[in-house]
Amino acid sequence: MTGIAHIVDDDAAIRDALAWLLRSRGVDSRAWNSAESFLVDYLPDMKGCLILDIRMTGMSGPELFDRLLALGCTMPTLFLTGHGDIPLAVNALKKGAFDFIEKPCNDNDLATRVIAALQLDCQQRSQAASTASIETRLRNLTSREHEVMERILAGQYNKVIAADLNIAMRTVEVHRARIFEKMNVRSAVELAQLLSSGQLP
Amino acid sequence: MTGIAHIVDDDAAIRDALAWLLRSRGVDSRAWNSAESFLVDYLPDMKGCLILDIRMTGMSGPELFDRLLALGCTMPTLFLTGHGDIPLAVNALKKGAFDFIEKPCNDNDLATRVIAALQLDCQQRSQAASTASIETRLRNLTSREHEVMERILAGQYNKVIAADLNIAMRTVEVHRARIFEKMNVRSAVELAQLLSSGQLP
DNA sequence: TCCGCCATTGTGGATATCCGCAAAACGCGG
DNA sequence: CCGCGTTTTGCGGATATCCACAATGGCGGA
Repeated sequence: MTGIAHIVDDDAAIRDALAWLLRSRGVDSRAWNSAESFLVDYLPDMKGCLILDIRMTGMSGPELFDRLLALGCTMPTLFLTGHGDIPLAVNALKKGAFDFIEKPCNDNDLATRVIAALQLDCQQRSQAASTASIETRLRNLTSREHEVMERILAGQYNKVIAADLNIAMRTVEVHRARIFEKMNVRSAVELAQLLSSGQLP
Repeated sequence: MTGIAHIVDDDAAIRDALAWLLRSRGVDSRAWNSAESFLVDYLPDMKGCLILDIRMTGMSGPELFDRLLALGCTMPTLFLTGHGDIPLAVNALKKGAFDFIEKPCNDNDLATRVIAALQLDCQQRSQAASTASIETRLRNLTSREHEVMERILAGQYNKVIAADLNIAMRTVEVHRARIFEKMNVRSAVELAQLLSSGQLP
C-alpha cells in the first residue's frame, strides 16, 4: 500500500481530524483547502485516493471530480458530505466514485473505507502497468508485423498468410519470430492469451 | 429488447401509473403488491428489470433485493423511493443496484432509465449464454482431455505433454483432436482465445 | 452378454513450423 | 555517405503437427 489519501476540504478542522484519524491507521495523507489549489498541484501519477468535500467555496467537490475524470485521474474517490442528497450521491457513484459518506460518520467505518480505496488504487495501478507494458510492446511492432500478427491470431497457416500478403512463407516465418520476440512470448497460444487477457484494442 | 419491467410496490396507484408510463414507451410490465408475492412467483429465467419500492408493508425493497441477490437474480434493479436516505442509496448501488430514484421524478427520465436497465439485462443475458455454452463444452471433456488441454494452453509441445503424462505422442494427438472437436475450435490459438475471453475458471 | 465410450498405441505419409546462414534492396537519420 | 532497420527471399535440415486406418483392453449400462 504505497498511496496516500488526498484530502480536499475548505474546513481546516475537518482536514486536521481526517489526517489525524488516517495517521492513526497508518495512512499518510496530504490536504488542500480548495478544489482549485488541488488542481494546481494535480499530477497524473499521484497514487492513493481522493477524499472530497461536496460543498466548498469556489469549485465544488463534484465539479472537481468531473474535472479529474476528464484529466484521466483513476484514483478512487470518496465523497464526504454534510449536505448531500440522493440524486447527487447516485450520480457520483454512477460516474465511478468509490464511496459517498455522510458526516458525521463513524471514524472506524471511514478509515476502513479509505483503506479499501487505497487497496483498489494499488490493484488498478498494477493492472494498468501490465496493460501499458503490453501496449508498449504492441507499439514496437512494425506495420508489417501487425499485419502478420492479426492473421496469426486469426489462426491462419503461414502458407495462407503468405498468399494473403503476397510474400514468401519464409518471410512470414521471419516476421512471426520477430513478433514473438518483441511481444516476449514463445508461441501463438501465449500471444493469444496475452492479448485476450485485458481490455486491449 | 425482450424483457419486461417487474414492478413491486404496495401502492396500487404507483403500480398503475408506472405500467401506463412504460406502456407508452413500448415497455411491457407486470406488477406485484408486495415483496413476498413477488418472491412466490420469482423464477431464475425472468427477463427484464426490477423496479422496487423501498418502503413496503412486510418485506422491504432492500430486503427483497438482498434475497434476490442470494438467489442469483441478475436483473438490473432500480429502486424508487420517496423516503430514502444517502447510506441506503449508496449501499444499494455498491451491492450492484442499477439505479436509485427519488419520487416524484420526471416521467421521461424514469422511462429512459428503465429502458437502459432492460438493455443491460439483454446484454448480460447474451454474455451469460455465451459463457454457459463454453462451460457446457468444458464439462463434456473427459478428465484426461482436461489434463491435456491445460498443457496445450501452457504452450507445451505434444512430445513434452506425452512425457509428462507418460503416454504416447499419438495419444496426445488423439486427445488434442477430440478437445478441439468438443470445444468447437480449429486450433490452439482459437482455444486460448475462447477460454481467455470471459470470466471462466 | 453386448455395445458404446474412453484411453491407449502403432504405422506411414503429408503438411506445418522453425531456423541458421546468406543475400539484396530500400528508406531514414546522423 | 554510411550504418541500421525493415522487408524480402532461398536453401537445407530438423522438428512438430495432423490424421486415416487399425487394434486392444477396461468399464458401465441396458
